[in-house]
Amino acid sequence: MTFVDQSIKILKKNKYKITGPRMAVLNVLEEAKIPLSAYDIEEHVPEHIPINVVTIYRVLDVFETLNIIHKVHTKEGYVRCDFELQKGCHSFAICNKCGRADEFLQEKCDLKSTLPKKLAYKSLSHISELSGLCEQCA
Amino acid sequence: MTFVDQSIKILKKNKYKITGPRMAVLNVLEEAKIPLSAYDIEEHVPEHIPINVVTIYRVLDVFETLNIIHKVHTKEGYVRCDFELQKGCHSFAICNKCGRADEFLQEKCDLKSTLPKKLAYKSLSHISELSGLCEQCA
DNA sequence: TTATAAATGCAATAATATTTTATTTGAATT
DNA sequence: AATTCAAATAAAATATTATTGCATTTATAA
Ligand SMILES: [Mn+2]
Ligand SMILES: [Mn+2]
Ligand SMILES: [Zn+2]
Ligand SMILES: [Zn+2]
Repeated sequence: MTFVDQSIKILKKNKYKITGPRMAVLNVLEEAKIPLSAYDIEEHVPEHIPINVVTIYRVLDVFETLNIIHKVHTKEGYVRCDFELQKGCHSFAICNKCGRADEFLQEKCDLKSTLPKKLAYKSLSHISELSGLCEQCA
Repeated sequence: MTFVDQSIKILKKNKYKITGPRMAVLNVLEEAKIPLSAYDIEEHVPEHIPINVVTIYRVLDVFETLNIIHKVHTKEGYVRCDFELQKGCHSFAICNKCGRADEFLQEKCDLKSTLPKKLAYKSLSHISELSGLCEQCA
């Protein structure tokens, strides 16, 4: 099942409408090789589909909430989620040279289990992003 | 040894000059309870010490390189480092309500050791930030 | 004290993100 | 097929964060 089809399924399940802007953003992110900003996405949407950047931000918000996409904070950009399951912690390895962001799962993640208790923090979410050089760029 | 004194020592050891703007930023961050943006810092500097925000960005760059401060990506703000040693991984727990960012050390951190190898990534640095509610706000 | 690399100031601009209000539309219901 | 309305979008303004290039100043060492 493609990323777009999977995303449509999740949107419907959660009572979100399938709209032009949402489809446009999904199609752009399906193909993207590196994290894209809202403005990058605006540029990648076909010209015959006009789309407002504020709308893109709102679409991205919904997609993030549904874990269809993730924000890569190190790059201020957005990427599709490469994993269907919500098991484990979705983390990123980012190449400083070519810009790619590879998602990987952390099965046992300190941040989710032991650490919040030690810190007396009620954990809601967290981000783990590693920067370095990918195999091709190393 | 205070944060400011420690920072001066590190600056000198690395052949950076001790300047007005650098001292001003150090003094602001020494007192700050939550992550501050460059513009926040500008506002906190005493009025009789004029300081350009571009300079603040440049000062912050140097401080980050020297690990005197860290950027909290979840908040787009900067905080002083609370640990002297560069041992372990410096991570943050951030309160969504009051905004405080508590630094903690991860002694054995998956991101630094095993995972980059599995991913064929040459790891240079990484960020770990947990969001939630602190003890007071929970 | 003087020389000089380092640091800063200034002006312009870029990049990312949010708020508010008015209007449009997807899709469920009739 | 038409109706209905919450949900979604557009538009305009504004806010926030960050960078670049070039002229000038300054902290420190010699
Ligand atoms: Mn994911
Ligand atoms: Mn630290
Ligand atoms: Zn690469
Ligand atoms: Zn709190």
